[in-house]
Amino acid sequence: MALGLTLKALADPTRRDIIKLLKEKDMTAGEIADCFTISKPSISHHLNILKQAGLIIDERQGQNIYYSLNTSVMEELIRWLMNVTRKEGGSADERNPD
Amino acid sequence: MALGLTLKALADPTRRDIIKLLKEKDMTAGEIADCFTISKPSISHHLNILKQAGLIIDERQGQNIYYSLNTSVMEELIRWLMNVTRKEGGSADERNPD
DNA sequence: TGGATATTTAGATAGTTATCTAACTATCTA
DNA sequence: TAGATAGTTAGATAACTATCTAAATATCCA
Repeated sequence: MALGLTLKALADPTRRDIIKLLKEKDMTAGEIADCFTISKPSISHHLNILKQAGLIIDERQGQNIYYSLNTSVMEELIRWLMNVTRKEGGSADERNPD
Repeated sequence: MALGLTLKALADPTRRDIIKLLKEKDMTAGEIADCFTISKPSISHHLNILKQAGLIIDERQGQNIYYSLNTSVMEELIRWLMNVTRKEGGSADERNPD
């Protein structure tokens, strides 16, 4: 999964707020939209970007589409950050995973 | 330090490449620019964004300006990500640091 | 002081993105 | 099947961003 997509997705404050909501519980697109003042289509746009980045998963249940967090992509980002942050001295395997 | 600035700064591939270079060793603006095909002013622009985000530190030494990594901001981002990633069950202190 | 080197700042431009309204698609239910 | 509800897609626009060239600033050295 491309790191750039993940970071771009997380760079927007509305999308980070959506992620914070989904950390608490899965929600439908409409429930998510109700938490914001911007329009439903704008929220749909943000959900799509989060989905493309692999940060969330969607699943239709009847009329509703439920969104939930997919933390594995964030874990990947954490690994990248830890690698950049880490001081010298690791094994060859630990270096340059990117 | 604002999470948004950090994430926006990291969302650009050129800036991530600069960070990877600086992980290896401190470099001058010119040395950094020599590693890319884009113009020096563009690199200067990227360095400024990284600096504003607190991801790098600059220090003039004579004619040169040396840039170095500041990992503390990245550690802050790691903490945010780990919090979002973490499943329920932590102490009240661990929840919602944002 | 004047020229050379290193870097940034200014101003312009092309491409990207967040937002909106209007229209469309999908699903349920009576 | 028709109407209602949930959500997305289309198209337009304003704001933002990455890039460039040209000009300005800062420092060193002869």
